[in-house]
Order: sequence, then structure tokens, then C-alpha cells
Amino acid sequence: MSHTSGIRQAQKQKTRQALLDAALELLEGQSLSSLGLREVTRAAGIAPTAFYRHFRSVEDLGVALVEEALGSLHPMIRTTVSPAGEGEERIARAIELIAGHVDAHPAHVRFIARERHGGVRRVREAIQEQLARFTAEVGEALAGDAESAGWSEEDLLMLAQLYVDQMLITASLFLEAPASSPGARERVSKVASRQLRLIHVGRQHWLEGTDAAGGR
Amino acid sequence: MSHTSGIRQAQKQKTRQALLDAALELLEGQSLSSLGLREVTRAAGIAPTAFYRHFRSVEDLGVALVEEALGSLHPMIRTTVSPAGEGEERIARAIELIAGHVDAHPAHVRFIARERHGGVRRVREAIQEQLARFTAEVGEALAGDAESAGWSEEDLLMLAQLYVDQMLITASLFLEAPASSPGARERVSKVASRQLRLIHVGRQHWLEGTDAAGGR
DNA sequence: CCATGCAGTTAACAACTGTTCTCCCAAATT
DNA sequence: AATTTGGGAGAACAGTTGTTAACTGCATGG
Repeated sequence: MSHTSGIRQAQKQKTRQALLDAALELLEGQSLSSLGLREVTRAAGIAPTAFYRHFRSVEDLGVALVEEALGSLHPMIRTTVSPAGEGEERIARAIELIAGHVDAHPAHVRFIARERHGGVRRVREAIQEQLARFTAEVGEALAGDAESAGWSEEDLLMLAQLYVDQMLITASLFLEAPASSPGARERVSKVASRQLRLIHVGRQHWLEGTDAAGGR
Repeated sequence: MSHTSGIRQAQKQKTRQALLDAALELLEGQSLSSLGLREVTRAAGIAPTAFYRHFRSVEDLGVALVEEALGSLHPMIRTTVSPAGEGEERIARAIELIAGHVDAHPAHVRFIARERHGGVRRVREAIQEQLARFTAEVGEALAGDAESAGWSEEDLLMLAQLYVDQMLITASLFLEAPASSPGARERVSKVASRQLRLIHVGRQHWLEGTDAAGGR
């Protein structure tokens, strides 16, 4: 049996993490499909062959990175949609949360944005699966909101998808905005919050043209 | 001086196109940053060294592909926003146009979606530049619409950006929907049209909470 | 305290990469 | 008709790649 503690297991996970970290750093300047096994081990400071003790291939390493990156994104998305405060204030808080997360984990965000449509199928699928889960969660959170009264589950999901995609776009824009220039940051915030507001307005008047209003 | 016609020039452009075509096909299964020069020339049926007669590097080949891909996308985006017909019908036509374009040029669409956030900086920038131009054009088209009366130029641009991003997302979803399953196609169409409709509703009620209504 | 398990190393392999230089030959120019 | 031009081919280069095999040393379980 494998003890969860022990010097051995700890060391193994330590170099495993070193591999993940090294890969993530290298991936800021290239895509996963061009990331070499030797390249990663070199950056991590271990022999090429030791790689196989942790992953079967670079592709597997990529899938592990998806878990790591979207695991840290998980709590954020939930908080973003949390129904506290008035509309305008909620939007501002959501934007700040996104900006903060991009500042805290830029490499993770870049990795997801890049590999979401990237060249490695299994990684793409892993990201899609996680994002689908997020969308479902956001949908549930929206269902608990007073403004969602009368909404069909189908429409809630399409709105959730809109929100999730909008979050990713905004995150990627923050990533591109140079950290040195607060002006660029401010511009991204402004546009993103207006877009969220427009979606919010559309949400508020959504049922007016539907059967729920009594027409047909 | 160089004649624009002539057997020589024609042949050169023919093999140049063969390189672009071969690269585009290879890029369906990987990212540009992992595309090799020899790989491309092999698929195009020419010697590796002949590559340099057309491009300085694979990176340059990528930039040329951006021109080709977004050049063909150019007329589409314009038509999509064209202000003919009633709201609901316009949305349906826009979705059909996107679906049709994805069917006609799947590799181009995939390339743009993949490399927009991909690992090659100059290609990323080329795509960003073209998309910014599209956004500006869409903004102008929106300005000529009756529903845009009273809108600030700033808000028109943020709406245009929302539309352009939405188009790309929808296109990428069509790409992922297996061509064999018309059911998946139908589902993508349905969600996308509802999202467009929600944005449209938001657009119609945008000015209600603003200075233009007389408040403040 | 000894035997086992296993993370990590070293050496070697065939295959592949981008790039340079030299040559060829047909089209274009004179 | 003679000469220049330029797209393409061929060979060779120094590096790099993923993967294999056989090894070493140390934490672990009996």
C-alpha cells in the first residue's frame, strides 16, 4: 500500500510539480504541441528519462496542467456570479475578480486560452469538459437568482455559456494588456463592464417578447 | 522590372499556394509553433531548400495564412451585419452565413481560432490587427442602423466587439460539431441565435438607464 | 538489519530538424 | 543568338528529438 506521506512520495510529487512548473513557464512562449519532453526535463533540472516516472507523454502533462489551471479557476467563477449586492456593483466586482485572478495566475490563464483551441486533441477535450462543468454550475447559480424567475432551463444554460465565454475573453484581454500600463487595464475594465451590463439589460427584458408575457 | 504575368511568376505563385495549402492541412492536427519547414515542403512535394524562395520562415508562412484566412472572412462579416430585414430574420441569416462559411473554409476558421491565442507572437498580432479592423467596420455598419440613434461611438465599438467575439465563438462551435451529425449543428444554431437575440434585446433597452433618457 | 521497490541517472540509438553551399536548367532579358 | 536571372534540387552540417536499456542509491516494509 502507498502511504500518503513519507519522504519518498513527497519528493516524487515535488519533482512532478517542478515538471509542471517548468512546462507552464515554457508554454508562455509556445504551444503545447511544440513542447518537447527533453525541453521540459532540462528546465526542471532532471534527466530526460525521469520524465516517464511521472507522465506517459507531454500530452499527459498537458492534461494534468488543465486540472491544475482550472482547479484554481473553479472557486473564482462561483464567486463571480454570487448574487450579492446591486447589479452595477456586482459587475464591477466580477471584473475585479477576473483581473485579480489573471494577475495571480497569468500562466494558467494563458495556457487555457491557448490550448482551448490548440493542437492537442486530448487537452482540448479536457478543457472543454471542465468549461462545460463551469457552465452548468453558473447555470445553477443563475437559477437561484430572483431575476431568473420564469426562465427555462435551456435559456439559463445559454446565458451561462454567454457569461463563461465573456469571462474568458475578458481574462485574455487582461493578459494582453501590459502589466506596466494601468491605462490599458482601465480600458479593458471599462469595455468589459459595459458588455456585461448590456448582457444584463438583455437579461432583464428577455421575457418581454416570450410566451411568459401571455402573447403568442 | 517584374512583369505581373509570365510563365515564371505563375509557376512561383502556384508552388507558393501549394505550400500554403499543405501547411493549412497539416495545421488541422497541430499548432503553428510545432509546424516544421521540412514537414511542409514534404507535403507540398518540393525540396526543403525551395521553401526559402517563398518565405523566410514558417512564422512568415503563418502571417501569410492569416491574410488568406481573414481575407476570405472579410466579406462575410460585412454581410452579416447588413441591415436588411426584420430583427429575428437577420439573426437567423447571420447564423446561416457563419455556418456556411465554416463549411466552405473549415481549415481557415480552425487556423484563426487556434492561432488567435497561439504560441507565435507575430501571427497572434497579425490576427489581432485584422480583427480590430473588422470590429471597426462592424462599428461603422452599426452606426448606420436606426437602432443605434443616440449611441456614443465608444458604446458602438464595445457592441461591435461583442458581436465579433460572438461570431468567432459560434464559428468555432460549428467547427467542433461533427459534420455527420445535423443534430449537433442544430443545437449550436439554436443556442447561438438565442445569445444573439439576448444581445439584441440588451441593445434595444441600452439607453434607458443613461443620460440620453434625461436622468442624472 | 536486510531485501525489495522505485525515483533518478547515464549511454546509446535512429530519426528528424533548420540552414548553408553548390549546382542545374528553363524562362526572361538583351 | 547569347547572356542573365531565379526557382528548384541535392548533399552535407551540427543539433535536437523521443525512447530503450542497464545502472545506482536510498527510503521503505518485513
